Amino acid sequence: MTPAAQDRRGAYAKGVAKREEILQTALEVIAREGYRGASVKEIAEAVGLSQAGVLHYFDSKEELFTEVLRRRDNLDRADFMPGEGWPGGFEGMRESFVEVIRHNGDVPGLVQLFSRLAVDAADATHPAHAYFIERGRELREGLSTVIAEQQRAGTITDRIDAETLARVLQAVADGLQLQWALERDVDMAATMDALFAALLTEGGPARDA
Amino acid sequence: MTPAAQDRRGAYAKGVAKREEILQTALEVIAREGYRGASVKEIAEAVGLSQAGVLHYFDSKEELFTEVLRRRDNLDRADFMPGEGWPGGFEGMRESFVEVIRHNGDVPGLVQLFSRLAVDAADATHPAHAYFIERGRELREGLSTVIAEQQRAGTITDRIDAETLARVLQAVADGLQLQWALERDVDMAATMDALFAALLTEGGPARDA
DNA sequence: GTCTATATGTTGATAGAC
DNA sequence: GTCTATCAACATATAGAC
Repeated sequence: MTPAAQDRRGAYAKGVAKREEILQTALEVIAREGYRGASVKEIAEAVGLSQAGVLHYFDSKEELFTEVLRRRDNLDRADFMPGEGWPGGFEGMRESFVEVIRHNGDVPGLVQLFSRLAVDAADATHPAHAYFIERGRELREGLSTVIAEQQRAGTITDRIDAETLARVLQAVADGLQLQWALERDVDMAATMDALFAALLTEGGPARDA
Repeated sequence: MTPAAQDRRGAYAKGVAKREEILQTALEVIAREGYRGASVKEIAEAVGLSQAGVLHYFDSKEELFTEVLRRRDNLDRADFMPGEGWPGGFEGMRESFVEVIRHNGDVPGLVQLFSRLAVDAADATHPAHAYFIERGRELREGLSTVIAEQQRAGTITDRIDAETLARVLQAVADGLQLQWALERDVDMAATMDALFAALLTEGGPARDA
């Protein structure tokens, strides 16, 4: 009985496991050595393979790293954003969003990888190009839906478009990662939370404690 | 008579001019080919030198690119932020800040270079590391001074610390560049201006028209 | 002093043996 | 599926011409 072809390659049990092991090890190497030190050779040695052995599972280094990010990003979003949108209205979104950012502070390798790929993916030929566009649109759509809802309810300021504010929130999250990568004493979660607090209306029904 | 040693190398007229020419050409190549296609060889050919000829003026490719950014960044800041801080209080700062961002929309190569170096400079050994730290601190200091001033005057919201808000504004500027590099239809200046508008107090003395 | 030409070591990518 | 061998592109260093 052939296993389900869940991917072009590595559909067999051993291949899948090895592929997973490579992705996990790559992330650890990035966290330890930084993105620059994370060559395919370095990752291959850490996982106990030759350079060509690793590239058997992935078309290129860029594709490998794109896959590392995609997996972890999907896992995070599943953990912190169950279902289609955010539960609990504005406060639910605020808490989830801040929690994801707080969690990022525990995985420097992933943050560095995200920032680096976010830059490289501007090139239309980069394997992560479509992924970043799609991811951004989904994120902003989810955010602006909740924002527009709360603006109608009067809980948060309506002095800015919901779509524009959603774009701003995404920019803050990404920009804070750059600052944090440069100087680790930046408190990304607290900064984001303070911005959320400032966006609440003074006399809104769901006034913050 | 020996010319003033304004730099370790290139203190002679011809050397200074060549150095300047390389920096200018490098920027043009980046704008045309993108950061990835901008090898030293490519730049060398564009400027009419050999690869080693270019590297005579700069210790490394990273140092060359760092220098390109530093020069242009300094020029921009001189153009849009005369003197020590921003003139014209909050509205002056708002206009200058938005104007710089609008101007960035005209130099995609520089934006790409900035984003790329901002990521790479997280590594403490990168030649731009200290520069980015210093630049961020100066920017946030200038911003938070004006913000605190206007908060006391009651023109903008005091529901967030001046220092925190300054950090947020920097993050928005950097984050918007990532979004814009990915999808050029993003209006960075308009988005930033909308955020500034949302930060104004409803009944403040310097109410927006 | 400034440049050309050349050599070295590293990287990512690919072909083919087992 | 994993390996060895090989390739081209790259950054870097240096020898020597002018």
